[in-house]
Amino acid sequence: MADKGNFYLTTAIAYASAKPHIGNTYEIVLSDAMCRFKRKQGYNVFFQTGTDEHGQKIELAAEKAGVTPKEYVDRVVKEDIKPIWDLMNTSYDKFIRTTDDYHEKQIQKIFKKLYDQGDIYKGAYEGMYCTPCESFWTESQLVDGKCPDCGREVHPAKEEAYFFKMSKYADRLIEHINTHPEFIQPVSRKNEMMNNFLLPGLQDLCVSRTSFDWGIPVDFDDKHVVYVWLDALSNYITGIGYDADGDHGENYGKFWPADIHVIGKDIIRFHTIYWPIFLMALGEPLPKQIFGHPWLLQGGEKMSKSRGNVIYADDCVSLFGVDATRYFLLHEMPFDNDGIITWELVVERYNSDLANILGNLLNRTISMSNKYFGGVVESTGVTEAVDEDLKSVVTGTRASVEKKMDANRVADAITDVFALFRRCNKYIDETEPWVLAKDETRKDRLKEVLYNLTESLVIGATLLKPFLPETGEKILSQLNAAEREYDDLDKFGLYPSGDKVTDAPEILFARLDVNEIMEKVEVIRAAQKAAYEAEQAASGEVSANAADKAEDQEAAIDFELKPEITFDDFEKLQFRMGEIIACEAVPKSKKLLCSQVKVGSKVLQIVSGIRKEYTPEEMVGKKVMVLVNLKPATLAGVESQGMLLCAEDAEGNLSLMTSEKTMPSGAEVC
RNA sequence: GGCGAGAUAGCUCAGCUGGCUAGAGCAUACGGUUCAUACCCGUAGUGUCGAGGGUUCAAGUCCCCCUCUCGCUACCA
Repeated sequence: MADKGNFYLTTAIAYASAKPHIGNTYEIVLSDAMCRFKRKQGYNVFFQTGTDEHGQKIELAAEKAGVTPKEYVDRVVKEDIKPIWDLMNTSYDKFIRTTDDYHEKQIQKIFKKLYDQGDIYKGAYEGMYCTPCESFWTESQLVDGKCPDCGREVHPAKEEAYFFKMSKYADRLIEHINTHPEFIQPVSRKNEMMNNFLLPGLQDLCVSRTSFDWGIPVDFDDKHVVYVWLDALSNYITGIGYDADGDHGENYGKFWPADIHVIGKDIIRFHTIYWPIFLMALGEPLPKQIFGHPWLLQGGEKMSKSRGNVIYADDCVSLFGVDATRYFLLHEMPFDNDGIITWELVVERYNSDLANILGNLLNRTISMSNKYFGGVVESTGVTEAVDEDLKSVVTGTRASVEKKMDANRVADAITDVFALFRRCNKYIDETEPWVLAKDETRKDRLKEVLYNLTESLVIGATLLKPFLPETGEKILSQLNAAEREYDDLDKFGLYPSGDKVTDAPEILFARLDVNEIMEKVEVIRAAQKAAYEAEQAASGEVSANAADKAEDQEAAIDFELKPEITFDDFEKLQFRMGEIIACEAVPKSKKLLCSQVKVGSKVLQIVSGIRKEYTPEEMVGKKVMVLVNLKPATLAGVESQGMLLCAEDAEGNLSLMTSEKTMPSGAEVC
């Protein structure tokens, strides 16, 4: 087999704060199929995955759990992440953790190097910090004096921070993207990056933090820790032996630049803008391709632990097995749109594709060989015209699969493999072996038919292996055949004539009953819900009516005090209870609702950005807390004469403030 | 509001640079078959190819406009 050269693939590193659900698991399985296929083709593959383990969220979660951050991430990696990756039978070569010492050391050196060459500079801030976003902003970045990311208040923070001069490299990056159309995949994402970030002008990026400790310290200024993206993205080079002084490990020379970074579509921006610019600054070549895959969504409703409907890979595996789970993930995910997963859908795919088309095909083929010839498979050369089409489909599958894989269309590739199996089923129908069996003079023809089927299955199983490793192996084993070399997959007739298939064929995938599965699912859901409630109770945060939202607040929200105000200052603010008597959506906006609020005898028109949480119908009748003496402003062309007060969590979810006991409209809030 | 993508059979979608009676999978109905995990194979379908204009000998495929959906982004007192 010809050596086709080196191939380096990375997944995004998983944030080590919780157990990954099935959607997170998709990425590693997708990457695994790609890598296994490349290896089969003859590439020298290096497949890297790992975990991102720093940051304030983990620091807080660890505190809540009463352990150190390192103990916390050690546990998550050991108990929640690696077991899932291994359970899914993924063949990664390297699992990097951002707490690994070589990584931390290199991050410090990288930071220093970029600082020394002037790409990173120290800035000081006296008022532009957004706590929820953990972000500093320059004056020019603020929108109406608020955080451009979340729209919330920024406030004075007398902290210094380091910044990266993004703008210095922007032109080079634009040039690179324009001259390398394959760089950002799918291409629809390219325009979004260009139009929204690159062409309007890149802002400098803050690359250090002083507000928390759980990170890699800046070694020449230890108040600071390196901010997440410089730390996390660099794993792609530190994991293969990059050294900021140029004393690289062997793998670095072999595998960098990476052939592909497989990531979720939500972090495309960081991988196609910041990461390439960091690399330019380091003087290293850019990765060849960034592939932002879509999401796998739970059908209909949002995944929520409190509802017990989060689908985890291990539950899926316990119900269907590893390969069935892999099959579903790989097959059901389109190239450019989000995919949907429901238990019913998984069962349907399982029965129709795995049990019926594939499993039954193998079983009927082996059964016939046993029944008619004691398991011996022989080629007799008694061919007929129908054989030609079978052979051309079977020997042509490698090329079509390769073409799909080259375009990262894994779902289409696996569909092509199944087209081969479908063709085999059709061939059985065309040749009617059971009819041949009744005619003693046609025994040789029957042998040839079964030989053709067996040979087709060997080729099919070999092509299936990168996607479903165990199943491919099982098929080959039942056929008593060796895995076919990649270069031979377009040749027909290599199965040694006279070899014997197993006399005890095993069912690959037993058909499932939807109702039985759904009963088991109910048990899983109940357990998940119970575990969730127990966890909530244990952490003393149980809140019966807020169960749905509570999980989003995994930790209490940290904040910093604003400058002290006097009672006189407070007196200036006039809060009252108001009753919403009418409400409608603001036409020109996606997030705004316009409410008529009765406060005493007055009616104020107030515009609020809470359409995500409340429908106009829900709003009517609510008695809420209103700031009534705010200077009127026009929003999206509609005048707003006050402000409805809400509580807001770290994700920006809002909840209106209401009074604990019923109070009349106009009641003072003081 | 800005930029972009899309609207095709009940469902999920394919249809490249315009060309014969518009396709695949699943689901449905009917038929065939019995080697096999009641499987597999075949046939049938309905589709105003989102609405309306236009270019052309010819448009799902190009142009204009409208409606709706989605993504990114901005605004969100």
